Amino acid sequence: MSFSITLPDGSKKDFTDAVSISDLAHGIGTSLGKAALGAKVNGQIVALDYKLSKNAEVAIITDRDEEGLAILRDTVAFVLEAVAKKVYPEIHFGEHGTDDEGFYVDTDKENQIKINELPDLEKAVKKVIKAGEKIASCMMSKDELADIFNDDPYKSEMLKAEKGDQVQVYKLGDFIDFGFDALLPNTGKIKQFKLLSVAGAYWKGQSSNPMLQRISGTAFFKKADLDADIKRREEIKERDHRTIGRDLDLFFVDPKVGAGLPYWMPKGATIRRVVERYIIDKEVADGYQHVYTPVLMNVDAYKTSGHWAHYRDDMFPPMDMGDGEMLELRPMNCPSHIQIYKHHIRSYRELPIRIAELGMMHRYEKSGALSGLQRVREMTLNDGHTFVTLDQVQSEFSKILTLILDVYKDFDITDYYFRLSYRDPKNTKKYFANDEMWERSQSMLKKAMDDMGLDYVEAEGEAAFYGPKLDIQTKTALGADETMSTIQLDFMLPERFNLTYVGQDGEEHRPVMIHRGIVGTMERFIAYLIEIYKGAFPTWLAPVQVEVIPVNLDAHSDYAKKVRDELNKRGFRAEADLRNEKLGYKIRESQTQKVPYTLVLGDKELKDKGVNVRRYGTEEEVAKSFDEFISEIKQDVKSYSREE
RNA sequence: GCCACUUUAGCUCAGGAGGUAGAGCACCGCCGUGGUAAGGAGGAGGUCCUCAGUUCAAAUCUGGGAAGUGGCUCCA
Repeated sequence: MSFSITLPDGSKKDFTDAVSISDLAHGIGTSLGKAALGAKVNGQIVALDYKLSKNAEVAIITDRDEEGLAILRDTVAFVLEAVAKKVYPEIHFGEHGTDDEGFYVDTDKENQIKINELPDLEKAVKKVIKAGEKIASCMMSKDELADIFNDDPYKSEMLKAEKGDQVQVYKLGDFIDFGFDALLPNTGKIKQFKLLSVAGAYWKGQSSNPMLQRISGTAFFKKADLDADIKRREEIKERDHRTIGRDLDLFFVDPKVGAGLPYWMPKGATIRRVVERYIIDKEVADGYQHVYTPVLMNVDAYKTSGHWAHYRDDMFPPMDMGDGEMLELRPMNCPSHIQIYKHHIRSYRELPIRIAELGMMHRYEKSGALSGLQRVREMTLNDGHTFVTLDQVQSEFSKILTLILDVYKDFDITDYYFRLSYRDPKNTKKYFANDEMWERSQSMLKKAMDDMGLDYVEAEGEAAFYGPKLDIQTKTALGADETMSTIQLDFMLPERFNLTYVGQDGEEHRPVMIHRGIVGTMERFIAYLIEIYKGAFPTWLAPVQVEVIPVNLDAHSDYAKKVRDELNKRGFRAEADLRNEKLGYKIRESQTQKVPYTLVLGDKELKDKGVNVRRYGTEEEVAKSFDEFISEIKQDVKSYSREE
């Protein structure tokens, strides 16, 4: 027997006998041998004791590789299981796994694990780590394992899902488990770990299944990395829009007056107003006609649209008006805009017709889903519907996408990706039944993206029930994926509402409807802006753009008021801090409130008719004439958030 | 909606072996008149989330409910 191993640098090593990953690594170099944690063999992750016996491409994994971290985290998860089994003999385990954040183990036992039991579990794991116990691996037959796990419903089910007849298992003392790619050979190799939380998670991720307890934690090779990660988690909290929203007095949600119903304080309202005016101007310039339509609508419209059948549980219950009329708080604006379209007979000459509105709508989101401004029960959507002929779909699509990307530049939004959201072919029940329509519209979307040369991911099961869509996905401070913008093709509603236009041939034709949102809902968008700017809004959006501070109240208040008034007269948002406090106190507050410009006015400025400017985030003081300052801030506002 | 945790002053939080509570910041007036991140001493402020139960007595113990947080599920 002879075979050769190809290493990442292209070099080859020949062997006549089977060789373990560990020996291979030692053979390459002593330090690599020590650092080796596992290997990738033809792309598959294996443990150190894996025996190579045929030609293969092998890359040794060390703590510098992402896969190394996954091996470490899997090992901690495994040791945690072994320890938990000792502490709670009746415990069962569900799924376990690792991700960017760390690792998790799903558990099930009579009495749920409480958060205050975590420190004891952590201590017990540390003890095992210190003892440096051996983690053994071997192959076992499914039958043998089925006997071992016969009283464990979760493991039995997972075992069935394993491929092949032989399953790789790991052992620590009496404890045995499977489903790991590779583990470290000894508990002593675990360096830094921390248990973070216990939370609920449905077995196999389905809400109809029992709920298990998920213990989450994280692990690193170096203490500095763990410390940095803990610090990162704290910083994320500081960037959370709810924290900043409170500190800067932007908005609040008071459960006593209504969960999920936000109140916009003057400063938050200012930001929102600037965004609303901006987006309306932008859309009007792009050919949209802005309208106002009522938040109440006869429930029949939602029965026609199909929303009632699909989403009734997430809608507010209809109001019975007593005379047979049932009014519904609208959960979306499409049927309203359809009414606008239907109000006249439409000619092909008019198309595309673009209707837009900042439409307020209500959705009865489940209480557990509500979160600050990110998930609410009343929201205002930057909504728009364009009605086009079949021939116009692609050009309209790219026109909308161009607008979106232009808007992103103005807000300096750079961290996003495109997702083509298709229906789930296995679950067609949820979707409008018309295979040909789905095939056609999905390929139209794909072609439009390809023609524009844009990268995207394709996701089945993410479509709207009436059609496929392009979603533009961003991330919140806490790392959750969320849809910022969307373009949706809809062949269904025009059918349901019998929308028509008169063509050149004098006959009636069916238009295609495109639903689109540029910045999504005001609530979610402003939550997003708070997080990307960390509360330090660029000047054009800042609720207070200029804070004017007199050095001495008696001597300089009049001048401060005059400067403030002059700024306000020119359309800037300026405030004068005339409270009876020390200068340092006011400067501090101006900084913690993240005001872009702080002007200090004293004897010098009064004499020169000038201002002393401190830009947020700097410690420089710059003396300027009033006119110089005006042209600086004017330029600043005009540039939006663009980095130029 | 499900699992865990939490809910005390406007905010952030202490405390409470059952006898109706405290700090810092914020707020109000007083003294201080200051040049770039907190001047000083004081005052006011509470349905201890809510509804029941146990008790002479409940903010504290028990149970139901609501909301918040972290997850899970969902998100037109």
